[in-house]
Amino acid sequence: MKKKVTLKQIAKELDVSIATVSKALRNSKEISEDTREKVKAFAKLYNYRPNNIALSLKNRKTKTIGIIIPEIVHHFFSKVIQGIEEVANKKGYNVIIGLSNESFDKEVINMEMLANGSIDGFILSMSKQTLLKQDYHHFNETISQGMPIVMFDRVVNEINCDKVVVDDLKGAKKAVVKLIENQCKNIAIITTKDYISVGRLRTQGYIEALNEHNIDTQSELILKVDDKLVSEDYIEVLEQELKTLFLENPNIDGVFAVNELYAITVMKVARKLGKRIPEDLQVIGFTDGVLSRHSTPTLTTVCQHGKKIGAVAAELLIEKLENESEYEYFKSVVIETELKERESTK
Amino acid sequence: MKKKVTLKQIAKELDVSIATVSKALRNSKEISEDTREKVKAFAKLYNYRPNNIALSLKNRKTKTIGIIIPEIVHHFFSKVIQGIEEVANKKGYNVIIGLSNESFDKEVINMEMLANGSIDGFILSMSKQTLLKQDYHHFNETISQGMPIVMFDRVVNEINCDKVVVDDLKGAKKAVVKLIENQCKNIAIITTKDYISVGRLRTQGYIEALNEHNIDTQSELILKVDDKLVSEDYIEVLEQELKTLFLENPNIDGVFAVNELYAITVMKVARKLGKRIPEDLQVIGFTDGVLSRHSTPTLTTVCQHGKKIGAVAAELLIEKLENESEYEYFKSVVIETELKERESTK
DNA sequence: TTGTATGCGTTATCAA
DNA sequence: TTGATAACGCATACAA
Repeated sequence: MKKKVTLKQIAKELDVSIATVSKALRNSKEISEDTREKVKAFAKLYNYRPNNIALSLKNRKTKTIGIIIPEIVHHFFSKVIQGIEEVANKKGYNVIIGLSNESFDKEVINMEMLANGSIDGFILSMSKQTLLKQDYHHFNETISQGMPIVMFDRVVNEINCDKVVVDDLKGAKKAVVKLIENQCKNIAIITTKDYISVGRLRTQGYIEALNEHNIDTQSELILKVDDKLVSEDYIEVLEQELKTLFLENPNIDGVFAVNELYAITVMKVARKLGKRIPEDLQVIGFTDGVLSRHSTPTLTTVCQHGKKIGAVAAELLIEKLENESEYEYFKSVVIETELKERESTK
Repeated sequence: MKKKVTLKQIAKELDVSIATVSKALRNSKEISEDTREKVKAFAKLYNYRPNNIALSLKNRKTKTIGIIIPEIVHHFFSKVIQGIEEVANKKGYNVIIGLSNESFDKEVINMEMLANGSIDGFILSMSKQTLLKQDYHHFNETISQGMPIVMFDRVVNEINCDKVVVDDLKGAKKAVVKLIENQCKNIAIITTKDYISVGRLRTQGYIEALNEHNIDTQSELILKVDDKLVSEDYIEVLEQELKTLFLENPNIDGVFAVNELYAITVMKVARKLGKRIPEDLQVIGFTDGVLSRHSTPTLTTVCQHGKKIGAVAAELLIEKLENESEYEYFKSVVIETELKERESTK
């Protein structure tokens, strides 16, 4: 077992000083051609690589980005990570990941763990619990310690940092307008309870779309699902609610669902009730996951471009890290959605 | 902006030495009750936290695990990460992630980046390209430098390290036996080309299951898909191949697919050809992803327990890290699969 | 051209 | 009970 070699060892072997070795390896003109070659040959032979930790301590930079997300087994978030990682790696950064599991406490703990020198900055999306609690002290403290944060998707005005968001409102509107144009007369929305900002925005987009087309909103067509439930029978509860919705409102001919799973479930329930898709019922979901592309029928969705979101977030963060500007300013970048038409709409 | 406070600053403020502060904060009996309280109060006020990087340099331990996987937008891998993260976090470790994108070069670069002090050990699954090239020097070098590796899923005998694998062969066998018991007479398999070990093992399981039930294998029922294709029309090519398979072998009444996507596609193509599932055709897939649970009909699968794999891998690695034993020994843990019956089988 | 000394933040050893 | 010093691995200002 040959342990990693250090400058010190090389210096000792070659009977020169550590400084000489260090300079030689960095091609300093100070060092004679001769020793430079000698040192480099030796270093190569022993496969010398500078120790990242020592460099981090010296430079007070870790070249590492901390990512905190609610969960990783989720198509959108893994897409975002992919985007972050690609940009980060290209610029010589690593990514370290912490999962909050939608829990406030775990979010705080994870951030504290990483903020103590392990990383240069954060890219994160808040947990549901944090959103509910509206306690943002950990973000603000981190920022006030001089560590930049870029938030994405689930963001909140109270925090002064760069943000990358989806135009949830506009995206939802696009979807509902599409349904209207496709002659849907009674369009329902399946959404979440209001405390998640994206759910609220998407619902608002739905309402605005209807209003602008002089269609009255009917409260009975707005189904708010309680997604705090994460139990096994979560889906079954949803199915039951949807069944009731369709039975009580048989005239529904269009559904906009704020996420993929809701949309898929809508299709499943509707088909069980004998509705044909898209002939009797057209469905559009929000999110661009795997289910949409492989369901039967395939699902028309409002695509979020998670990878792009991650890439932009990484660029914003790295820019901030590498160009410490005098005065503070924060960007909010909106990533446009795209309506991806598939078989569930006409 | 209040920067992070260090021992030095606290020492200066309180007019004591750094050593005293350090000891006081660690509750050393050496320090008088009095100063101890004073220091701790001050530290609390200024929210002192030891700098991880400095600790890492001193202890020569980063308390960080490096994960290298082929891709992250993949249900199985994100499940594994979830499992790793949970165990790691519980034991005070962070995880840092590198993606190989199935590329040998990126795998090597990523490993080198992390191996220079950033982490204590690796948990990884090899890229397809590495498997193809059969070049394992980067793993062996890492190991010979004293950095432990735990490999999972895609493993190879040539490397001396702990391994966590799925019993691919047995799992495949279970699936095929199920089909046989369900009265399938002509069972096809949709698999990958041989260079991916899991594909080979699963195919072998299929063959053994048939043999043990005195059923002759028919080479025309073994479809080997070239999954090096990652282009857009990948699925379309597959659909075409499957269509041909079914048309040329109309008697096929059971299909075992080595992954979820193949299985879903089989169902789609079969239904287009007028076959009813599970009446005319029964389908079983390998992998426990989201598609299986939400497809119509839902798909019976051989469940891999990705999270468990990750958890076990993390435990093995941490055990190795914390109990440096004199002599080397390597464990290979097999995680049992489970046949999850859903609607695609009788 | 080479080497010495210092510092990054921490802990540990030993001396006071 | 407290403090000075060295060490972890590296880079660099400055001295030789």
